[in-house]
Amino acid sequence: MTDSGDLNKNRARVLKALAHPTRLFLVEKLNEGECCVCKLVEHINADFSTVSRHLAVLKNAGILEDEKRGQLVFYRLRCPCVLKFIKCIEEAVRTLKPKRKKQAGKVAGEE
Amino acid sequence: MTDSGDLNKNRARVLKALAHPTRLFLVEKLNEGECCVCKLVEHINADFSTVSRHLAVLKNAGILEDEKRGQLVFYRLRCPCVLKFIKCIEEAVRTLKPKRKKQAGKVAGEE
DNA sequence: CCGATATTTGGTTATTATTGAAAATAGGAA
DNA sequence: TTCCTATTTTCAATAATAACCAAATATCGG
Repeated sequence: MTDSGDLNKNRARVLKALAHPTRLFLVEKLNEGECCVCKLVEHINADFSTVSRHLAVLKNAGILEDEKRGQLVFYRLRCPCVLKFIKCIEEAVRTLKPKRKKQAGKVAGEE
Repeated sequence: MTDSGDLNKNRARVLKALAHPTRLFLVEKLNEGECCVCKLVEHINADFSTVSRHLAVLKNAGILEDEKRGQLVFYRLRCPCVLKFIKCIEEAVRTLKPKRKKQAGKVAGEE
């Protein structure tokens, strides 16, 4: 990359944070409004700690922010643009029906 | 995830394919028009094989398609929506300035 | 202070990603 | 055919992710 290196690094950072089914689910859920971790966990078939870590990833990417009130920690989207962003993904996914010979799911180094 | 599991898996698949600086660079470049691998390699500080693999990842995700003409292989975007998609990322990145690890306190209007 | 609840963190393990070098493949040229 | 040239694939090593469980932390209520 001769130019726009940092730019793409930043882009990639945000994309990477979102590139997980559970994290997308969390973002979707939080788009409805802030929510505490225990409530989120109810909807996800995974360990409490796992959910907590996913939330941390999104927070570190700048997508979420958290606030502790009492014993609960509430997470919320830091900006509504993320939703628009997801909509874009949606369109892309719809349009990019991979014409696959075998599989289109692997990202690298497949068998 | 009780619902929308597959949907988010598909979303995540596309996001994951894009979540790499080099691959974003390739998508950007190809938005200007189709290009053969050797030309792309010139702009990227990486091994030929590395670039080829990144292109394969994007192709498997349905984002690119390729066509061999002579000894050259040309890659191109499969749909223009990807560019719009990148624009969305751009907006998100601009808005979501990631917080630092340590955030002593919130200063109003901190930018 | 003590116990209960909510959340994060550390340890461990398994899986997946990334890369350069080298080997394999494919098509054009000599 | 044999040699190039462009590209892909394999190999081997390393790094990064993701998941679970258990332990640590923090806060509330008594």
